[in-house]
Amino acid sequence: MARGRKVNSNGERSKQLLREKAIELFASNGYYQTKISDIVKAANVTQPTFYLYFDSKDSLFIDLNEQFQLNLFRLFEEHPGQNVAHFHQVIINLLQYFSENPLLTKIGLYQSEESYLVKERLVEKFEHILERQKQYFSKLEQMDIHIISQSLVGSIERLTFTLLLTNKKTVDQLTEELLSIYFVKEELLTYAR
Amino acid sequence: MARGRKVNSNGERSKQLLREKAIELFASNGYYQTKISDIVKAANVTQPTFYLYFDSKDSLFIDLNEQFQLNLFRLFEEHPGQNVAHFHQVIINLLQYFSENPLLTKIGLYQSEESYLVKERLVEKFEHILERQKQYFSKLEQMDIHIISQSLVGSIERLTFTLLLTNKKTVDQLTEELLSIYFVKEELLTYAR
Amino acid sequence: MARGRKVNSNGERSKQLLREKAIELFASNGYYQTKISDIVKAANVTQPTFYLYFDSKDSLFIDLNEQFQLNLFRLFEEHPGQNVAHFHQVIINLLQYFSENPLLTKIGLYQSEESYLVKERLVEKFEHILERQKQYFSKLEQMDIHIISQSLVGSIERLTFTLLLTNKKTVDQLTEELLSIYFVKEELLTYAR
Amino acid sequence: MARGRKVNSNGERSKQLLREKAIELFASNGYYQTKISDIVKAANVTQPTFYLYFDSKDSLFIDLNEQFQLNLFRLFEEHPGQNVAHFHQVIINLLQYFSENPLLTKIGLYQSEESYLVKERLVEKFEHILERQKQYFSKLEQMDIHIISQSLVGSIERLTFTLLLTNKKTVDQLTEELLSIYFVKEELLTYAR
DNA sequence: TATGAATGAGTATTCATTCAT
DNA sequence: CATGAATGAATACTCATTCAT
Repeated sequence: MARGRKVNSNGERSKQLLREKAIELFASNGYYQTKISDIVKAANVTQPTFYLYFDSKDSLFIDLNEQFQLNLFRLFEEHPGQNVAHFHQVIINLLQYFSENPLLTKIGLYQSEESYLVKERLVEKFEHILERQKQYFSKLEQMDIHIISQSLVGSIERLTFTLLLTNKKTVDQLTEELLSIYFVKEELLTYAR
Repeated sequence: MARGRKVNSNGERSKQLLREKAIELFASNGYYQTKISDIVKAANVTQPTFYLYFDSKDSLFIDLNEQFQLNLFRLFEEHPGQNVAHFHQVIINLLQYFSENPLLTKIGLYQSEESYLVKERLVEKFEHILERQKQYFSKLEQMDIHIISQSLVGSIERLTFTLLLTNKKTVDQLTEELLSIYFVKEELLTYAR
Repeated sequence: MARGRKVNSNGERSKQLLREKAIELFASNGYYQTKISDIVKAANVTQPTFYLYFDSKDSLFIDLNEQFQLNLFRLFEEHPGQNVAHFHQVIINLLQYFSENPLLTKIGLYQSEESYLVKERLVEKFEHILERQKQYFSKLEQMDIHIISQSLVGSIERLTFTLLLTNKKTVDQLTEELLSIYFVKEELLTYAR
Repeated sequence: MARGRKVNSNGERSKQLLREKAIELFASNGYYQTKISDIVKAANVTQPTFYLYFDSKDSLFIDLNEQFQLNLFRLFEEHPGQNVAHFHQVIINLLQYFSENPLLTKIGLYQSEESYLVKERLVEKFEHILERQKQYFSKLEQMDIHIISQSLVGSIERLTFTLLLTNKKTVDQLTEELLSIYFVKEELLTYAR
């Protein structure tokens, strides 16, 4: 009945491990079907250890989501040049981010109950971008920018989960396709440079 | 409350009521956060009454999903003319169906764990349709039909939840927008008649 | 939703049918694993019908046991001649009774929680008989009649369930064996006539 | 009562306590009338604690039965000398075992639904023993060994429950009686030395 | 830092029994 | 005589969380 600190144990490592295992399990099984007992089993520690580093199951989940959102929306802040290239670049950055954080993306964009807020914010971001670029695309003028943005977010979400995170398509391939769906290609080519 | 039969009680009515309340609760709170106790409270009966009509919480949920899917895929069987109008009509029928069954749609297309299978099947349906109509659209020839279908399903899902089920847009408005996003409008108008 | 009396239905018949099905089910599955719902299903009536004829599950079970016991102990009252033949005859009657009422025997001698009382009474009966016949058997004189009676009842119970009710042996065969176990055969033969 | 670990608590002790209380309750009330809530109340712990140590009510019951059977049939393996003394010794060992484990015996030989299997195996064991000892007893030659074994097991069961476990007779007394019932005493005495 | 041990509060499900028709 | 419909009271089992060491 040995108790107390494991030899070779290390707080940060345990916390990180728990976090990783939690991400894996939340991503593949969802919030409700992931038990604390599953997480600690995967991390090879006991349940009280979990509470040493996280306040609760819920707070950990919220943490993960915040991390996902923070990094996600940072992508929209970094580009000063507000032209067509911006839009192109944003898509690439987005897909790149999803591709590099597949599990967190699954959680933050799909499993979480507040993922719908994330997507609402994404829609707003795209609205701003499209609004500014209206001038370049005859197509946009005739259409409701809000609807286009919503549709675009739907497309991105779906392509991400079915083709990007499954490694069936690359970031570049999907970006290309998205642009050709949402914009007349020739125009795009013209202005994108 | 005394035991036994209620005055004026009727089995079919009780079952229907339970079903409706279950749909409402599953749609707004999700599977795991909807308790049998919530459902029966909403229907003003006791827990054993639930089991009089349904085998389990799970089997009821599965039932609802099957009903949703059955009616959904029936929409794809009814149109003999395989031209552009078909595509147009399918989108209208789909949105119409979602619009008429908002809660079941939320369950079957979003809450359910097998909603991803439904969407996969939708993608396949669209692939078939687009494949047949390839000839009419120069745009289609250059693009991957699978990706377009995926994107389309993503768009439909998102527009449905954010604009259709919230009554912000009509079926016709969204159909129009979807067509103009996924097809060059002029071509469409030409061939659609 | 037809309700009320079935055509061709008959109270006595329903009651008898319920009783029979209950006996079958109690005998094979035991009291706790036999549900009222099982009984009525087997009898092809509804649950309230059960309560039309019996007060409760428990009271029916008690009834069955009382019937079993009544007929059982009647077997001990009918024989005026108090000699060795009496003993022989009692065994035969007992086994005969068990053999003719296999299901009720299973219930009353095995499933019931008060079966131990039945067996206690059987032991007493045998004690009386053996007490009176002590004189004829040298073997008996040296032994504790109570223990012999207990042992005899144990033997009878076991042989009944494993060999009589399974039709592997006849009443006569088992009687013969029991007598030869519990009495020296030659003596028996001598006095039994 | 506060949550978490009790002062001075010890897992093995709790488990053992639950086991003991379960044995007591199963033995006196039977499987179906023993509720988990009864067991934990008797052990002064809460329900989740029960599941900390046992998988389910059923699995605990099965465990107890297996323990009973394991120790029981071990009694038959230990005697190399295959003569009359063996038989004598087996009876003594058996009764000794029952006498030392009265509650477990009640469960394993009476309450359990698979107790009939245990008794079947006991019958087989006795058949083997008697088969080998046939030569010594003229009585055995004329009789069906299977029936004798069945009868013997019935006798043992009954004497155990009514006289041994109630402390009315000792192991030795009952062994003596059983031998004198099932064998002609003089012969026995002759060969047993 | 970490564990062994325990629990409060649910949570789905079952069953005998009863009332209204 | 019989049924359709309903319920009170359990009952086994689960899970996030916490205390003592």
